[in-house]
Amino acid sequence: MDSALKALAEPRRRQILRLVWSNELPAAAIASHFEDVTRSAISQHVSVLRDSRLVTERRDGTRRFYRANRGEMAKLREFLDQYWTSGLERLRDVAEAAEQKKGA
Amino acid sequence: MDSALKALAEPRRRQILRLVWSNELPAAAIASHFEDVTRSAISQHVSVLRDSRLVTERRDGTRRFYRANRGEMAKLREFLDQYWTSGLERLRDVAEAAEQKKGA
DNA sequence: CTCTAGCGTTAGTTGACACTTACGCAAGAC
DNA sequence: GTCTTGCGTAAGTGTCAACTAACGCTAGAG
Repeated sequence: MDSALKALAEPRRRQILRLVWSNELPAAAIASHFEDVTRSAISQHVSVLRDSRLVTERRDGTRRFYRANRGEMAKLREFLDQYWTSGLERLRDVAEAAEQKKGA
Repeated sequence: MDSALKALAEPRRRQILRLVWSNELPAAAIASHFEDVTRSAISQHVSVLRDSRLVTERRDGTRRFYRANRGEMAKLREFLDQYWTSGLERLRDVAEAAEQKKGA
């Protein structure tokens, strides 16, 4: 889950994710969309996205097709939404302890 | 907006954000919550969060209080939600062009 | 078999970044 | 004024990650 957030922090990876959001695309089609960067770099970005389960891969001969994993994206949103709203009581204790340490 | 996502990619900054999510906290209280790291490091993390507008600062004498900027977090969620679902028709054209290039 | 297309992968470089140590600076106590 | 508290900031270090260039590998055509 942590790796997914890190993967999204890179603008190019977000762009790749957009490209394969609604359409399955072969690697060459993804790479050809970026002119200022090597095919190798894109391949590595795709690998990062795949390792963090944000895209899925399908092979057909030597060709590899990629597609966004929307389910994983949904999970990520849920994680972010709940991350802040859970366990806040415990954290408030920490805050109060810090205040009391100042008083003592 | 890009900087906010990058700021969130760091686990410690997410933890800091949680600490000040529901309570305003002075810098020392935030730093004291992390034992394996220097106060200076935390201060730098807070600066990153502040630059990306994820936390707000309030000064009182020499003390500085921080609080999560929930509005900015909401913006970030909207951005992520809409990022993938907008402009997809244009991107589908790219996909079809790639397919046709293969056929031709 | 050879040759090409369509990819991933490795080696090596460069820049970003999280961190520590040391310093600076403002506000209040005395 | 000096001293202390509560901070940020500058300089330097180690590590990670994005990139290019070169290589390797598999599936199919001929």
